[in-house]
Amino acid sequence: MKGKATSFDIAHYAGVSQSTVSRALRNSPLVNEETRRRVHEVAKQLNYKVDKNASNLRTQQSSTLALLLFEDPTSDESQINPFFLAMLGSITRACAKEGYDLLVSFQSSSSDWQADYEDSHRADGLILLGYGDYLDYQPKFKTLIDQHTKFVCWGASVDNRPDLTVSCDNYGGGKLAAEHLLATGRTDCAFIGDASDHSPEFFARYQGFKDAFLAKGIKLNERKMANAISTEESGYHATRSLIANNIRFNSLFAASDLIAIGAIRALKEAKIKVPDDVHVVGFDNIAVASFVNPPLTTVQQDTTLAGQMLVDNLLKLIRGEDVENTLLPPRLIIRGSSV
Amino acid sequence: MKGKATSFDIAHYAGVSQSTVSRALRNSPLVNEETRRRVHEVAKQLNYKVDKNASNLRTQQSSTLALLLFEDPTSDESQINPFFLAMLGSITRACAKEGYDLLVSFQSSSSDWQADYEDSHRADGLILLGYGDYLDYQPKFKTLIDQHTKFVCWGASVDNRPDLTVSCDNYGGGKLAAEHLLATGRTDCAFIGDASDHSPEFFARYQGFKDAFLAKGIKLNERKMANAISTEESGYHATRSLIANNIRFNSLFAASDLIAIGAIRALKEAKIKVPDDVHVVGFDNIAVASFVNPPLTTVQQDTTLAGQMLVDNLLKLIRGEDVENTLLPPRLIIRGSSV
DNA sequence: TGACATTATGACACCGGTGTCAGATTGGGA
DNA sequence: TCCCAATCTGACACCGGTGTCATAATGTCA
Repeated sequence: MKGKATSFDIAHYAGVSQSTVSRALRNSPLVNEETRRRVHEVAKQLNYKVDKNASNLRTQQSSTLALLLFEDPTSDESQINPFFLAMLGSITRACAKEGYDLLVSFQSSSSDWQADYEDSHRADGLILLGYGDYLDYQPKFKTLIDQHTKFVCWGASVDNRPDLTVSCDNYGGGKLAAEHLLATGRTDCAFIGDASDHSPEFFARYQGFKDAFLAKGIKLNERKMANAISTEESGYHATRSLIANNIRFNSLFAASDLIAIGAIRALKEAKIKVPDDVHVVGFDNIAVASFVNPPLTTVQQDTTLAGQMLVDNLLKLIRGEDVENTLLPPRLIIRGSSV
Repeated sequence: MKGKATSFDIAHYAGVSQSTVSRALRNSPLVNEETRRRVHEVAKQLNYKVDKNASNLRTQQSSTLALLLFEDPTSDESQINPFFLAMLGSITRACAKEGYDLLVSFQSSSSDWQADYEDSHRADGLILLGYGDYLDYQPKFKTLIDQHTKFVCWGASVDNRPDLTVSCDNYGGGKLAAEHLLATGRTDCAFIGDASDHSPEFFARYQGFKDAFLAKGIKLNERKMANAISTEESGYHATRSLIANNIRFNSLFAASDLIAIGAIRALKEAKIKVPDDVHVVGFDNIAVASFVNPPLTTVQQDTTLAGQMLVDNLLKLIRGEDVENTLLPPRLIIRGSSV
């Protein structure tokens, strides 16, 4: 036998027609139990596998989803945000569970999307994964929707955004962080992140945080805020600049764990003790969080559930079922950085 | 226009035959410059994308590679080894650079491989990625080779292994670690990992390490070794058991960074200071390594280059070119854990 | 002007499955 | 014995491209 076996080969050896082979292999009720067994038998012997290209071409679907990862444009090539990697893991698993394959692709710039996965019938739908700043992509979204492309996004569901999203309750998560710091009596709090609406997720976290303080009659000091994107470096520099400006605080809320880790480095460098002098709370609960010194208190996003929901919602969308934006509950993980 | 445009639609609007459209879009020199432009024009207007399924079916190739990630069976579902995630990132990028798509799949058990990606024409080749213990898979490898499946493996190239591998020079890396510890005068060394040949990569690291000590006339004490798989937990417990058995040492080489991080936790817990009392060296240089306290001295594997080489070699294999096993040079990164 | 090479195009089979339809076979009831 | 439904199977068109072959149109040179 040279080359790969086709359904005609099976048909030949099983003594039936090719049509019957096709039906038998997909366990159609139309085919006799006995023939079905024989066909399966032969198929196994010849190590036959259905040619997905032929099958997809005929059925016009691919049993494949595509994951587009939008990287923080400023982040280092080699360092991918661990939070997304965790998401990738859970998405992969969720896909496998549903019998779908997953195509992965990194999108480095907003200009050259490879979103033609769906157009070219490579994938039945898209999952878009990126931190915050989706705004640049709005026009692209319009195009996707105009073309009836099926896709779901991870991240804050901004008002008027026409797409389907799955996200963590960032606002509620910010509140959790605030309430924890309030409970430990550390009310003089700094915030490192991005409180502009440029980064909707960070913004929501900040809002929830701020509101929880307000509910206790405490107004956050605007001067005790510094902008950072989600990298260790950025968190380090932002915190350093606060310290350099002689700004004092006894607690710090970082919009992401990476930022928090950078902040802790800056604090240590300035001989400010964590948690004795400053309590630190992060967001995400990436794997590293429990290894840093001191272990980082953080707001966990359930990546396993998130991946599952992204896939589930996308599949519903593909099947034409009703789907709504999904908000996942965050959970506070208390560790050594806030005693 | 209902549904997606096909090449026949383009043909209709451009006033040429479908054959010509196909040629024009692939920039065949056979088609007149003027017609080529017109066809491209119409295609763009109709937002036409070649149907990959049809194209792949006809050409019998997919411009797609599949990445099979073999997880440490004992490791936690949600925590994927960060080293592999880094590899995944670089492999994805390397694929994109070569114009290939990447299918990602996690293999949880040795029994139910989804290696039929190639059989089913979903992928032109496979990349297998896993820590060490490939031995269980040997029979599967035979099958793959018998079927002429194109694949490359990451990891130690064991003798008599018939497959193509790309790996780090683990032996050389172990030597680097040893020489560093010798240079700092810490010759009473413990090893945490797996020095059996069950885990070929760890084994090679240990061999290199041991030989470097032997070269200085120092024989490692077998009692100062503990087995561990590549997780923080495992490293922690292995180290704890050494300490509990009252085994003393002034330096420690861990077969991976995760193990090293767990080891440091165990040491700290026993009030043993790193690096004052014990110097610690890890292996991999995962992203976390620089964040832990103290920052971890480690042997770096160049994941960017590794990903590129895996993809390059696989593509060569697919094109039928000559390829040889590739060994990548490791690099010592000195940080605070060994002063 | 005729012979022939060059260039550009269309017709058509083909990749390997899936879905539809028609036909063969069997069994049961009248 | 005849009719009809139920069950099973095969023939065939089709999905949307790609590659081959034939042919038309144009140009070149003797």
